[in-house]
Amino acid sequence: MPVGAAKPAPLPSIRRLPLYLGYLKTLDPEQYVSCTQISDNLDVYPVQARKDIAITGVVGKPKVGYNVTALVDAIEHYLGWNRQTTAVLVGAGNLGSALLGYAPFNDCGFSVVAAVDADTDKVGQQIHACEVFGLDAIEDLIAERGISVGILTIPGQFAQAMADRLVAAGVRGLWNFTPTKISAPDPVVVESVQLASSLAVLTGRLQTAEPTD
Amino acid sequence: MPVGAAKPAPLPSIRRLPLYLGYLKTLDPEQYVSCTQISDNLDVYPVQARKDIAITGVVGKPKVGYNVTALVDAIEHYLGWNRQTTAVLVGAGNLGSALLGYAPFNDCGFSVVAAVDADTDKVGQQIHACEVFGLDAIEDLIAERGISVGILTIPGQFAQAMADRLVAAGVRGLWNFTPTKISAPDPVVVESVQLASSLAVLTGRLQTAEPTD
DNA sequence: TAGATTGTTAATCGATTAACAATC
DNA sequence: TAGATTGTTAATCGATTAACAATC
Repeated sequence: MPVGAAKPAPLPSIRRLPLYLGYLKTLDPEQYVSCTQISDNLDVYPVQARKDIAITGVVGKPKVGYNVTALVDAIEHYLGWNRQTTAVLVGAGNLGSALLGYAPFNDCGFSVVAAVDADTDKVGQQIHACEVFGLDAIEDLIAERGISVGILTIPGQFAQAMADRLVAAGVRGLWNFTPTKISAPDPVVVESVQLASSLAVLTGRLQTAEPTD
Repeated sequence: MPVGAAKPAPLPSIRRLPLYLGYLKTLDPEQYVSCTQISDNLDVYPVQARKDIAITGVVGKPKVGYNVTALVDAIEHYLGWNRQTTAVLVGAGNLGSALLGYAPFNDCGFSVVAAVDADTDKVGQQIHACEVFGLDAIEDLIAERGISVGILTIPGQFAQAMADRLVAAGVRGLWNFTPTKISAPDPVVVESVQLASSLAVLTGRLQTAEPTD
């Protein structure tokens, strides 16, 4: 490891940052907020909030807390939410179309600037003000619009091949909504949303929380 | 803790079960499969697969492995995916509509039998073969159709109040797609899908994986 | 000053991984 | 029998929680 290379932040901490952000946005930006206060409003211990916040590099004042604006800025800067991240959506089906119109992305600097789909009937259509292109257009779109993220909302069996194609075309990150595990060469970031895993937790617990048995 | 009460299974293990299921479905159901084989095809260590599988109660044969059919059955039984779980969707907006037509639910015994929405224009419509009712109908729908799960795809500020209402009406589980943290009284299961957390991991890592730092 | 809060170091807890005996 | 694999106990690792000194 190169000298001075910081230890990567724990994933659970990164996952909690948007939670803090949501709470902070309800506060007066000129005021100060303490971890005790955060703890009272969210379901975390004060120490945990303090450690999570520390990874953004912001420093607080003992007895006072953190300036709300400074804290919001630090978190957004750490997550890259203060600048635009552009994405291409691959697979404008059911789930894909929903993501095209997903309003909360606006607060994350995340914008889906183009969609592609194998279905030629969809090509040329506008879905939530986003134009749908054919699969052929992928490489040009990524190059010309400087797209850095590919969103995979296609059937699982095509996921890895499409991931490879997107990486070859220059994306630096993949957001995978398919049930398939995706791999990509080293600097490329892969993040997966596994709906089936979430459903498994829900129904699995329902089983054990059963009134009888 | 009551005598004989099993220690609850680790959440990460439960989350991995659908991954195994996906791979097992590609195999000949009459054959045997070993954890080595699973390990070669998925991104897990053999021991981890063995421990995960053990929570379902299935027993394997040394030197041989697990019968594929028996293993599939054990996992599906453990998750409750071999029987129907019925759900009502609250909020037939962008994301909600997508979930109504989400095909993979068919393999999980999960079916959304009704939707409700505050928008009276949507009431009476069919979305992906699912009828949309007014909010007034919630209690009757849950009681008459024996619905056990409520899916929250409404704006975050209404989430907790709606959760309380659904629990009062008799649901035993909540699947929360809002950015808000939901609480519910004890036997009720709450599982949340935090899209913002996933996006935070993606963009956060893109920041640190930056070509220049 | 006294006390609340930050930042950090140590202890605990849970999950992953390793080691190994039992088995077919 | 020999060897691959299961099932289980022990070691490691990382995240959470507790303890406490520093600070305004």
